[in-house]
Amino acid sequence: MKLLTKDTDYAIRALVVLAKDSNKYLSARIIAKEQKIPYQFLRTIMQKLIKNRLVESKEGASGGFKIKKDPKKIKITDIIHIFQGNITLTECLFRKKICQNRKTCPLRREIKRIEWGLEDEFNKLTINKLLKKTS
Amino acid sequence: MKLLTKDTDYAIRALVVLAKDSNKYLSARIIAKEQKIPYQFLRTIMQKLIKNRLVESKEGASGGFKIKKDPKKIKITDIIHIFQGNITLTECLFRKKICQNRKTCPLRREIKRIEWGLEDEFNKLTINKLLKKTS
DNA sequence: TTTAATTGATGTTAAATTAGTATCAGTTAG
DNA sequence: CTAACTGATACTAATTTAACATCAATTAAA
Ligand code: FES
Ligand code: FES
Repeated sequence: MKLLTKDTDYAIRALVVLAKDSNKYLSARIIAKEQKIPYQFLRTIMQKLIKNRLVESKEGASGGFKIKKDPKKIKITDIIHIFQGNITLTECLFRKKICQNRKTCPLRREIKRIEWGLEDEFNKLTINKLLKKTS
Repeated sequence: MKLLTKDTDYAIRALVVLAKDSNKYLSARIIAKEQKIPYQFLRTIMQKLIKNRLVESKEGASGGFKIKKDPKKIKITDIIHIFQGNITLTECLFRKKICQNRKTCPLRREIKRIEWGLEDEFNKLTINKLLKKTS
């Protein structure tokens, strides 16, 4: 059971690198080299971060990426959502016969509670925290 | 992001069905029909449950499966472990340069804490609890 | 004693997701 | 000009997840 995929992982790393040097543009090539991320893979990841307005970019020579959103406000949850969608355990554990009423299903409550708790943990972890802990 | 795979899901359902009727043998065909689980898929799932001593079986006509381990003691964690392995977030978020010391890495602690918390939640959820909540 | 329903064991295939590559057009600093 | 960049998009490869198939051995019951 793996909770984070490579793209989430790489995105987190890239964001920490950018947050560390937030005043200048860093090229994908530099970030890829520093973090040993496959270059083209990182490119597509960066484009998603652009679309989600976490970073901004400058084209052309000596262009690159710069962090846009405040690292204090970038939660790991945000990144997971971009690359892996929602945190869900499983659609529904039982069929009608066993679990007639989805709305009042107590099991569903348990499941939701676990999901919510996990999301909450990831919410507490921001890029800024990672940055401070690793620098 | 999906935390439970189909086999974990189906195994949980099958175990609840068996726990509900713990005195007789239920065939894979019956369970598959009742829970709308693909028959052959369920067969291989049942074999893993047998190997892990959660259920016992009887061969031949009117044979089938019966729950073996006390449903109070079957944690969702056990089932996840059988079908999905350990709960791990990601190998390691940063390379040497950023995160020199794995043993003392504070980020690693955070990650482990989240993993442990999730595992803890799944530990609290047993087949017996599901059974009581859905019957 | 035959038969139909069952599990045991094992191998194969199909579908979906994850990971990574390739290409080309447009931009810009030097 | 040109080399170093991003934007956009399409593609391929690898891995994991989901499901299917086959056949031997067992057993209750007709
Ligand atoms: S498990 Fe689906 S509604 Fe209860
Ligand atoms: S993130 Fe790997 S040891 Fe810190």
